[in-house]
Amino acid sequence: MDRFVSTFTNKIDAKGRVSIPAPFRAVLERDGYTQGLGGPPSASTGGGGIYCYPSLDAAAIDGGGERLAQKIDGLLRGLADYSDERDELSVALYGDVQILNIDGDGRIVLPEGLRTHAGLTSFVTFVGLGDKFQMWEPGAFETRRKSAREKVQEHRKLFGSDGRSATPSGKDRGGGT
Amino acid sequence: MDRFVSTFTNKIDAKGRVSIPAPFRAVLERDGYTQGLGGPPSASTGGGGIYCYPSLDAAAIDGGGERLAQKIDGLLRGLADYSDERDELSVALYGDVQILNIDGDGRIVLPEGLRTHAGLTSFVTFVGLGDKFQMWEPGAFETRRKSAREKVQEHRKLFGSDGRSATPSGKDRGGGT
DNA sequence: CTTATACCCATGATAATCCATGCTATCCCA
DNA sequence: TGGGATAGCATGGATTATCATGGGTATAAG
Repeated sequence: MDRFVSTFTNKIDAKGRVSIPAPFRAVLERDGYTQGLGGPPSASTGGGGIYCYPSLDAAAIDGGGERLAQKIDGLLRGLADYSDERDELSVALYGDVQILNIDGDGRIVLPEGLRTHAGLTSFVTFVGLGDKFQMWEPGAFETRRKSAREKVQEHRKLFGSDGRSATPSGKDRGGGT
Repeated sequence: MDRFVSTFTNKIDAKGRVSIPAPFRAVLERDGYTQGLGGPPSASTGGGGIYCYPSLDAAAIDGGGERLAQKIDGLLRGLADYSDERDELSVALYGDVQILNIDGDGRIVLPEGLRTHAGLTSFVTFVGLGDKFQMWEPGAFETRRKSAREKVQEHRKLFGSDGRSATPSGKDRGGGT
């Protein structure tokens, strides 16, 4: 397993620290993360921290490891032709990127700027999105999750891969922790 | 035999554990599952657990192995990287997924969120659906099964009855509800 | 000198691992 | 063919390891 999956909600302590969910840390380590975590000091791959930046379209923080960084690079390369847009994106992405390192106990400290962008106060919900993960204010995320589920219902017909339609039910509760 | 078939009902113990029907476990192992179960540690395919998420249109839990995970990947492939749309769909597809690992005795622990979505209390009915399987509250599944049978009856009338029995061949252990 | 940041250790809660038991269906041998 | 042995499976309980969280201390920065 090498992708970020599932959701977890952790607490921000008095010093602004938050534990990164252990499964996410495992993914980051496979992605080349070495600093902190008591791991071997062979920081050969240059995995020197996790990349975080304010989400462009949502009140959340995007985070990820080396793979995420390379994807951003690739995305900007693809926009080489439209240099205006590229510059803007560069600023929007790189300009606000923060490299956070994980301490020996698997925690990070969220800088003020990121925290206000996501409206974080005392709890953070980590949401796995495959290549990256997002950090949400728990209440805001619950709203987002609901709309996401509705979106999927719509697209489900288009995807059409899961042809089974079982008993409709009014129940709808998330599976996150 | 490499698909999930038949139905089984098992008990949830005081700690929220439930045995996965042995035939399903066999399917999962062929699907690349390696963790737990004392299986060979050759986690080459990355089979790190079974993937579970709240069923989109039913009060049930969907579950499966690597094949199911790749199916989810397939849904997202084709959507532009870092588009808002992709993020939103990812929330529902990845964010709601829970990776449960099977212990040495073939059991999983159902997290609170999933359990409430399916209305599970003390028993779970495992229903094979080919590529994946579903986990139902036994009573709810019985209702659904009945309606499915009626549908089949109608179809048989339309098609003109042939000799084949269309009723699901299910075993049922333990008392329902 | 003061403040903020990184590092270290302690602790309670939770989840994973291990061991034991009873049941059922199967196989083997008389 | 029948009866006893046997292996597989679901279940219960106990023990051990992981993880999230809190606080203290050293180190660096301003």
